Amino acid sequence: MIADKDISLTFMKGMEVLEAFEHAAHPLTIPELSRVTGINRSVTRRLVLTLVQLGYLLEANRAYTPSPRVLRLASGYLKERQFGRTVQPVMASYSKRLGDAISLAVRDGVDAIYVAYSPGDPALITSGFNIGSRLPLTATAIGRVLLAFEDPAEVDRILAAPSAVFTPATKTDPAAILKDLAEIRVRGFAHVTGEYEPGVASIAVAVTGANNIAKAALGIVGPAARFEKPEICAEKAELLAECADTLSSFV
Amino acid sequence: MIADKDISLTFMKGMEVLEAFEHAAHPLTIPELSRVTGINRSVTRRLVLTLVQLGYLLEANRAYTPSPRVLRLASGYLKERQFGRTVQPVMASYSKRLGDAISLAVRDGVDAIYVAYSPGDPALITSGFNIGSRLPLTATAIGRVLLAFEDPAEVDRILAAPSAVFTPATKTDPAAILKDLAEIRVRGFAHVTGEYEPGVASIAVAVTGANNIAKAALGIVGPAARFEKPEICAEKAELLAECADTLSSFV
DNA sequence: ATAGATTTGACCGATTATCGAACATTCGGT
DNA sequence: ACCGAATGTTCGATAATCGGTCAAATCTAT
Repeated sequence: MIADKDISLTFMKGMEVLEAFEHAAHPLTIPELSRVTGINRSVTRRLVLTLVQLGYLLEANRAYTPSPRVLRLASGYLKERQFGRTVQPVMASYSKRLGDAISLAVRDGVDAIYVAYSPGDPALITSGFNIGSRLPLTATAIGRVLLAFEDPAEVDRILAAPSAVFTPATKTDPAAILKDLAEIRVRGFAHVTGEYEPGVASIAVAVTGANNIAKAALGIVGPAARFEKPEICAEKAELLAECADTLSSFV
Repeated sequence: MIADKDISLTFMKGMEVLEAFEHAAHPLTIPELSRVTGINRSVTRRLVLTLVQLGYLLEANRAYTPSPRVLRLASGYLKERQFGRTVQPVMASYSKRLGDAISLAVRDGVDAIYVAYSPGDPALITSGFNIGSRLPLTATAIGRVLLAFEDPAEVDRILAAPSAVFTPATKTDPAAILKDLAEIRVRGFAHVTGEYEPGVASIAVAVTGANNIAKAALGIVGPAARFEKPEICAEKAELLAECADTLSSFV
């Protein structure tokens, strides 16, 4: 446990300010940031100016936007795991064979977070997710797979929290989800239809490590019609599993 | 100008600690971080524990690694610019037509920083660069293009700093580089061979915005032999330029 | 296995950076 | 041009931070 004494409050607030840009669709002003974060206006200003000075934020007309420098912070994670050199090529090869765009995600608290993406056929519409984008663990195939191969106690804790509802099809009953997780473990892949976005289906498999715990999940997304036939799903899942197997030594 | 009074020193130090992981190839201990950043050990410990508490760092055996949560910080930038929805599909389509992996980079101080990547033929070796990776502006085609379409005063400032030497072919004389920049403006694309890595060549074009200033650069990289024939280069550059033109309305 | 040297972890009083209320300024509407 | 509201900036009190110091753990050589 980390004691209160060992936490730097100023730094924490600063990170809160930087995090506020995660969901911002437009440049934010200091008063806006102050309201969003709940931090005093003067303090917010101080922190924002610090971020500008460091080059993480750009000022335009009293509003602030993240600069490309924020990507540096991500590169430490991506580089250590050797994503560019090892993971991307493998994913590219399989996305070509599948004809679908493949996404790689890991668990970050109660969310799945995208860590790599390999586009498939350029003619197909892309999902619009970026590296760093977050998805709910409960309502997507990628998330379900991460849950299915997670420590059961941890799963219970996650499912205990009230889950969001995105579409009429969204499963919310913990018992129903647990049943699905058991099925996923048997079948080897998750197949979720329309629980996050109506008409959109996804298939995912786990990239497992030691103890059969999911280190990551590999998934494809598309219009529900594409993944209707069970034999198509099984076939795609098998290729995904092969890809996951190759990745398991890296991720 | 930002006054000293408006800078939060604690926050600045905290970011320095987080930045230290950018080039780390392995988990870092608190004393290591303290040495790298030059920040007092006790203070470093405080800041590291804060980052652990916030979920940005993971502890294993007294050493710390960035967690996937750091990607969240990047997603604000990527999402605002709509990379997932608009930029990736365009790049994917052109990388398929070119048969080369395309990279998109923007300027961040004296570096070019990768913001998007679209793999080409999976059989080809990939460069190993990630989103957030940095390259020197002076020794790569992508960097030269960014310089060629940058404010001249800014270019002078950048070239005034002593530039690093990477290979025997690396150009360091500002005059020689300025001459190349002028050529790039006339020709419309940059072609740099072996100045960053021996035997590796790159071609790049600018994604220009208002005032003919580069907003970004689009480039391909490969073994020098691949880009020897001028007509091949011109052909590839033309396709890249077409891609850049499509992107110019987004980026 | 032991002792010494070195590295790493933790504490706590002095100091100084931070906080936020109060004041100044700018903006927008009439 | 005036007024009210929203935003930007200042500055002294205060509480959080800093870093010297000591304790614990780890490593090295015999």
